[in-house]
Amino acid sequence: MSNLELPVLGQDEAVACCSPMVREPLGEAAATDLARMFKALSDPVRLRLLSLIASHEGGEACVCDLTGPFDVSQPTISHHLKVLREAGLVDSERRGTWVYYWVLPAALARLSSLLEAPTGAVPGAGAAR
Amino acid sequence: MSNLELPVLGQDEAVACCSPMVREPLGEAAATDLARMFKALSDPVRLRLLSLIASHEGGEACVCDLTGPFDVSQPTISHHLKVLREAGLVDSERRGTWVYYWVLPAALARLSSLLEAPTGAVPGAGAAR
DNA sequence: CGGCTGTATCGACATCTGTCGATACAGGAC
DNA sequence: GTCCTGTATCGACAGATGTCGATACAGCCG
Repeated sequence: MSNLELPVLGQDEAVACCSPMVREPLGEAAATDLARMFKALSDPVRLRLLSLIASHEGGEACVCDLTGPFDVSQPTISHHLKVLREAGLVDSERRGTWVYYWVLPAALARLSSLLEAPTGAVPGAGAAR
Repeated sequence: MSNLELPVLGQDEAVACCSPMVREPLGEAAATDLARMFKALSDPVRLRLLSLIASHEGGEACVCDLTGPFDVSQPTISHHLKVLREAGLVDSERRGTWVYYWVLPAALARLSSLLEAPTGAVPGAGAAR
């Protein structure tokens, strides 16, 4: 599975935090790890769940606040929340009857900085070709 | 492609460019549109392809530069490139024998800013509860 | 205690996704 | 023109994913 030599990029740092993927090629391990997070974001319901949680009063939301706005069943919401949690994007805690979820900002920040485009170096649009 | 018609949902601007999803809930249409982009990023091969293209000399890469580093077949690479293109993350052009791909920085920037976390407002750990 | 409500898990199902080999298409070389 | 190389499309397949209803678990209330 390991391809040829990729001297660049020890995947550790790319995984770690902040080198944009537009600067140097992602390694296999880093790509696998990041793909798992992006996959968690690749569903409209999960995207809206995450947004609802993050923008909720106090930065956290009870599951009871999350089932209302969607057309899908309660087990489906629960499943999506589990996917988000296992991707490391949110965490949760039971408090008495209710379970609360909140976003882990570091995870979002990691993905955000990874996607940062080089401000000036526009390729196809500009000089290229 | 751009966005489809927005039936309901308040935030056209969320689709447009830059309001982080942690500030206000995403609408259905915005979430569907964004999920399509994140889905394109949810595969390790595509993530590495995108990274390879973006970090390549001149900001663009020939397909012939992209088939080498992977263990998958050429049709599979072609398929992944198509997915990235249809998600609006890259564009391509044929120049004689070869086909070149480059990243569309605006698309990455849109996703990046969407994921930006509010730097200070940490939820579960802080004042909540 | 028993009953009630909120949440998670289970099992099943249809659909989507990644992959391949075979093949078609585009363009340069001869 | 014919051949060759680079890329895309096609058809098929196994496995993953989103969804549901049924059910189990957790904790409050009376």
